[in-house]
Amino acid sequence: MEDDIKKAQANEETNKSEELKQTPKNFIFEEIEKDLASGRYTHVHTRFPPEPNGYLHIGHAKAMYIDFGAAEKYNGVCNLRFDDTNPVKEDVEYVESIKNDVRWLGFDWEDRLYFASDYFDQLYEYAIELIKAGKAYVCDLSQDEIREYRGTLTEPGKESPYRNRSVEENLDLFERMKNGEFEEGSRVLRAKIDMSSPNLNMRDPVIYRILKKEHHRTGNKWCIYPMYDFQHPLSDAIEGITHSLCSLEYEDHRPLYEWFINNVSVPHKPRQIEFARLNMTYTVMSKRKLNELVQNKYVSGWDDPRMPTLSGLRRRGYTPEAIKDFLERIGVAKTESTVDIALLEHCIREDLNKKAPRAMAVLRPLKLVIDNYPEDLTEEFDIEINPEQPELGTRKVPFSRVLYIERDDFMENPPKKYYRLAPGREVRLKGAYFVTCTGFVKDENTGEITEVHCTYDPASRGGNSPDGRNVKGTIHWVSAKHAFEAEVRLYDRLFLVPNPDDEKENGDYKSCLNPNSLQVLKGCKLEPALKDAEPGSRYQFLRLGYFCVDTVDSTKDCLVFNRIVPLKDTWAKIAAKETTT
RNA sequence: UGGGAUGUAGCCAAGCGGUAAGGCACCAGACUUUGACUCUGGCAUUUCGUAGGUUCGAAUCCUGCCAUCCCAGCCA
Repeated sequence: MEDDIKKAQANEETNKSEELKQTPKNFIFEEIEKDLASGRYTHVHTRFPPEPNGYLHIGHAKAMYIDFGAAEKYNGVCNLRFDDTNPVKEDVEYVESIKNDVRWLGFDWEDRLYFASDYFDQLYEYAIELIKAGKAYVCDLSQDEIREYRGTLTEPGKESPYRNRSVEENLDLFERMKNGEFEEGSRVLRAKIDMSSPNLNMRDPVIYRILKKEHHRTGNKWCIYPMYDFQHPLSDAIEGITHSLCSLEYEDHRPLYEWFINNVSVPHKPRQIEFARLNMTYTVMSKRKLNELVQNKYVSGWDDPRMPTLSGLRRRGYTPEAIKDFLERIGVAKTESTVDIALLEHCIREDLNKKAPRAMAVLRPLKLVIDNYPEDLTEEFDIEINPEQPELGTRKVPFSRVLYIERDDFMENPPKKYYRLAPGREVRLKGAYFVTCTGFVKDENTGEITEVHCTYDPASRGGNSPDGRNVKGTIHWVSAKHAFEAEVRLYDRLFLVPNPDDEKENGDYKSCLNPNSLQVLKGCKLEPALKDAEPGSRYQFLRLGYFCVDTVDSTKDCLVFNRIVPLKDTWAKIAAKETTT
């Protein structure tokens, strides 16, 4: 017996390690393995380096998945480091939201929370080292002049007249820059590399600028701040990062990254590897555009459930598990790609199908009266909480003479293949009875159907008929006198076109916004069991989709549900086909 | 007319000289007390951007061409 358990455990462990080996390989993991095999590195240490100047989106989640994932796969660790070298854009507010989002996704930086600003003293020393080596100089050219001197894509740049200042003068000037003796923009420190390099990044890049701004962490201690290209490789070196993983646009910066690593006496030499960032259909991912949507109130905020931000997806009801599954599936490569948002939707459906308790909710209510059902009778039916998890058992759902059903579930003149309720048709009320439509009431003025009448078959109690006859349609319902009302927000894709970023094809991305990306439904009728739903909890509303109690606007008295994603709808496809053909 | 990178199905993506994995989407069917889920089958063999070359053999190696993306912030 004990042996069996041990065997099973051993099996489980070998399965786990095999699983680990089998986790999808990508080119980054291959490079890491080569580095480990060659002895270039003996371990793996990565970092996730957001700038605290905005909210994280699902593209950042991909980066985290790669950074933290690589560390985990090779038994290493991953730091969370804020790249906070530009005080004019950054703020503590973002630091907190970012930490929260990283944690929510389940990534753990343990005690390794760092800030590039922690290294300002060391970085300053490194700059002095470069000056002393004759590899950096203070340049008095104006911003415009620097641009002119840089040359163009096809013409080499020319050297700054200040390029050959003496080490002593540079040291003096740089110190005085630090001491605040000069105006913002009047001087910069530049690396002395190669003004004729075909790579613009190597044409004496600026590495320090004067910014007389208070920094959210260092206050007014500094009035010069290092540039990304200088700070990043050196911060990586200071932290002992082995693999500095970043997106493709930094590919051109790699020679510069390596130049700093090789020209400064760093304690360690990290390696930069680039991968393609994530794009998705029917949304935008740039911070600038996302920010514009928020500022101009196209959405309610960074956490609007239509936003691709992590806070938006969280509020919408997405689970970290679904997001990680999505990231696992999209892979890691260097080809610029735009992933179909249908894949993300598939992932959340798959996750929630297993987890979400079922409930009945009628979004657009239509009264259904069972004429042969006793006036005052109330029955309670036991209906499964989740057929995917039978062990969870059932819930009680009250039933009475007057019900609400979905308006879509009745048609006066049904088309072919419609097998819901219609005059003379019989359907099953989920978990209750078979009912046959005997008539309906229509408002002559508006043409609106206000009420449907039917009779029920008492023998079909629970939804089975003893004579073995079957019905094709099963519809959901709620008991009118037991139901309670709630608000339901139907979210759809934010944009009408798959590629709102494509200006050539679609013009300004804002012109592609989907005017129906949010539909607010009030007076929806929900089964009583939902009354106690907690904010953030998720349900499958039978035949409709997955819904999540809103964490911001929902109150005990007026529950608000967000639609996370609708169920797949074969009928909608058939119906659409019928009308177009 | 500079440099860096990338082209495998509608969308991702394996493939690493031995004869095109997988997922999503889509189509057809089975099952179904959710038109969901699940299951079965289909979906690149004048084919791997394209034209040549090397090889017994090429998506994989070589050469040319084409297309797309990134780079001229004192942003990251």
